[in-house]
Amino acid sequence: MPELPEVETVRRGLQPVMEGARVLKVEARRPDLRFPLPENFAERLSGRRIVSLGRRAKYLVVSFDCGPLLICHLGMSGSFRIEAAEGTSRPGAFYIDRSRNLQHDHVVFHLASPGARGTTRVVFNDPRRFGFMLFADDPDRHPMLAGLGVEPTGNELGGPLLAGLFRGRKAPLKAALLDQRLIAGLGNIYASEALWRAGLSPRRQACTMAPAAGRSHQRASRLAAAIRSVIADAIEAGGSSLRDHAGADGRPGYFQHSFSVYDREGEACRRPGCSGRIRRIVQAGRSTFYCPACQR
DNA sequence: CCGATTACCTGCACGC
DNA sequence: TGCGTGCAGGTAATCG
Repeated sequence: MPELPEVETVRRGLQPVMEGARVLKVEARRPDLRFPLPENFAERLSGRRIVSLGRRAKYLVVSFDCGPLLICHLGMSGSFRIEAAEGTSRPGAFYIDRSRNLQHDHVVFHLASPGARGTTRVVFNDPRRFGFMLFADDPDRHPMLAGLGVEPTGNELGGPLLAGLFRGRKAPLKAALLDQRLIAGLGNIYASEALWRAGLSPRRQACTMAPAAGRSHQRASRLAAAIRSVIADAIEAGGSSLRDHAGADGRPGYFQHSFSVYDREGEACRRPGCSGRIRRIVQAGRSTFYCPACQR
């Protein structure tokens, strides 16, 4: 579920109840997620005021009026939902139904949110427990964040930069796109989608994005543009909803309806004029979907 | 350093 | 209905 667009959708949904809120209490209902929660996790958060809710790659970054930042990762199955204070009209559940299964509610933040009477609860639910939370004084120097590559949002990622990142890389393009040290935030779905948009085979070596001597960065530019556009479109649509992902208003994201290749094995390629069928292969242990006819 | 594989954990879809 | 199998959007550790 959560690649960069889904994490950004979650961030936007949580922002109105979290920014400016006072942390009244935190419940850690188990001592560990993927990693042990930090020492005295709940106590260290209580009483602090949340200043901002940001995002870096697939990480949520919570900053406070004092003390270290809180870094949250949703893993594969993590979700947040908001339980509104009585008598207020807060956004509904972030993730529908399944995260209502209280069994996997691992961390509960009790907040005094701006403009809300009573307590607003922000609940982290994660059945597979691949998610994690940690503290960082300086995120740029934290080992988990320091090595992250360029954000695919904004205008930074262009052809020359991408070609430089992929120079000398013999790994297949798909694997290179998943490497968070190069480009940070792409996951298995959007890597396949971006390659389809660019008309490039996931099996091609990443270093072939470099232009021949004296030539333009046409190929790399096309891939960079495809990455930026697929991420932007997915954020715009409120993320995808392969399982039960939902946006800030509690309704599912709709980008799944726009998948061109992901989870479409055997179906017709959607590129106008292409008569190929979508194929599924396994690269680095993970599914890749592509059209062998129009992706070279 | 690079690239590939495995582990982590639960839930679900599928075939028998 | 139940059981075994494989697969799932994540990262990190390990091994050539």
